[in-house]
Amino acid sequence: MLNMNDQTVNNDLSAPDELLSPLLDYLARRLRAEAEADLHPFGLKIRHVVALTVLRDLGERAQSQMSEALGMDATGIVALLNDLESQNLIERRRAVQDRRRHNVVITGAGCRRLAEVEHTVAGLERRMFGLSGQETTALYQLLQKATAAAAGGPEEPVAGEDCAR
Amino acid sequence: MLNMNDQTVNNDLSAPDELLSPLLDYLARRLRAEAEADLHPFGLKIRHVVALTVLRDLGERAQSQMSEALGMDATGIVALLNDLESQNLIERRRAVQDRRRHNVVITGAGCRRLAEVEHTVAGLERRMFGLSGQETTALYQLLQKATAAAAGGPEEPVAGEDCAR
DNA sequence: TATTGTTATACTCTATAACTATA
DNA sequence: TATAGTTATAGAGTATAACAATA
Repeated sequence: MLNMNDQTVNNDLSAPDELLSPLLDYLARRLRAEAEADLHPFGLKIRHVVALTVLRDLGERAQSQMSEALGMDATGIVALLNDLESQNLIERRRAVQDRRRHNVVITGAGCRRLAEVEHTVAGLERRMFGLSGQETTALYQLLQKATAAAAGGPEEPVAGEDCAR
Repeated sequence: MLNMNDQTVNNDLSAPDELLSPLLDYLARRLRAEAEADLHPFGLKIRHVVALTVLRDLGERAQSQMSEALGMDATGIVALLNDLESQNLIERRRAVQDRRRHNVVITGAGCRRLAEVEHTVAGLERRMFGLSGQETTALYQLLQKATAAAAGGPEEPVAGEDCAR
């Protein structure tokens, strides 16, 4: 039972010198600062991009579900969605099954804006991180696995008016 | 000339679907929130860990250099170092060559505290990200390469009273 | 005059608590 | 009574501007 999972065992006696957190914290901070200039013409910030990405990839979601998916407090979601809705990038719809709920969907304009922004951000990442295509792919896959684990398992996408891609 | 660097060429016509920024933003936000509880007994936050790590790995640094290395405004460094100095984890020393400058070094107590914290953070990362040892190593190396590039080339370490490791 | 570090201040991001409406 | 969303408010985190000491 003890050695079931040998692959994941770290040696706890020596100081771990492969700590991800400092690097993640640094990169995210730098990213937010750098992206601000690039994203300003779009009237968006990184976390708006995160929210739009979730809505495109996962489909229609209640605000409470978005709060969970984004790892943000529900109250922060309100302001975030207000920003996006004022630009018609998302829509809030009263759920008929439960009229307390607002279901949130990305609009066609939101899909288009997101695609534009993604090109901008991809360019920024290339400039900033200087990774090859292979390295970027490898890093993406590892980060996505970590994200899925941190979010407590993968979310299943829901059919919606998908962005034509 | 156009295809010199084929490995790094992305197809700019299709929407890039391997964007790192949303994942980095999400993971860093979750990390800060989760680490708060674990690090509270140490009186530290993630960015303190980042600062201590830089001081241990890079050695003595002026505050202006720390500002650059951490990607933070110089004014933020002051408060950050005040926190650490009040716990005797770092020291500020007037530089004799240029008495305007404060050189910052990590203390023995800082080294010990950092080692303890690193174990705590490593445990948090294992719980949260659920990656194997190999994946963690791979992710670490990619993040470090990206960090070095974002910081504008690797910094050369400076000899100092190194933490006995 | 320019630079290092500091203080005071404001702005942004996120979290806590109280309120509305539905269930 | 409990839940989804909202508002108001406070608390971190970070940046901007003005100041002191030194170059």
